[in-house]
Amino acid sequence: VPVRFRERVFDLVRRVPPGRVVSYGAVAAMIGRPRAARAVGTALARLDDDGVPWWRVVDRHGRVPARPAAGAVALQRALLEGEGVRFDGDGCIDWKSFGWEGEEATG
DNA sequence: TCGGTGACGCGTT
DNA sequence: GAACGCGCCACCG
Repeated sequence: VPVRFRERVFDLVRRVPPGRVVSYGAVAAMIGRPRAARAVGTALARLDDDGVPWWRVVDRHGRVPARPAAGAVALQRALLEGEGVRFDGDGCIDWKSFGWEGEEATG
């Protein structure tokens, strides 16, 4: 069935546990569209579901992406810090410490 | 259906 | 390492 791309994105992001982050490209790859990173951003931009932790999605460098809404960047960062996510001097998040691989890897 | 847009990502310089 | 240009895909009018 033609499940909307958006729903795939939202459903996946909903599975990202607190204190963990994932990149747009990773989300796209996980839903079978490795080249649709930009579309993931579009989907989240049109997000209308309050149950989606959109703030756990960052760019490939582990940084909070710039957005039209000025205060959104600070908000996202604040939300992540509230979950225990730490940022380095460049505002980057360490993937090895906070990156989500899709499923709790055994090792 | 066609054309423009945007919360991205990669290669090149 | 940073900046610029291009491609990619789904959403919208």
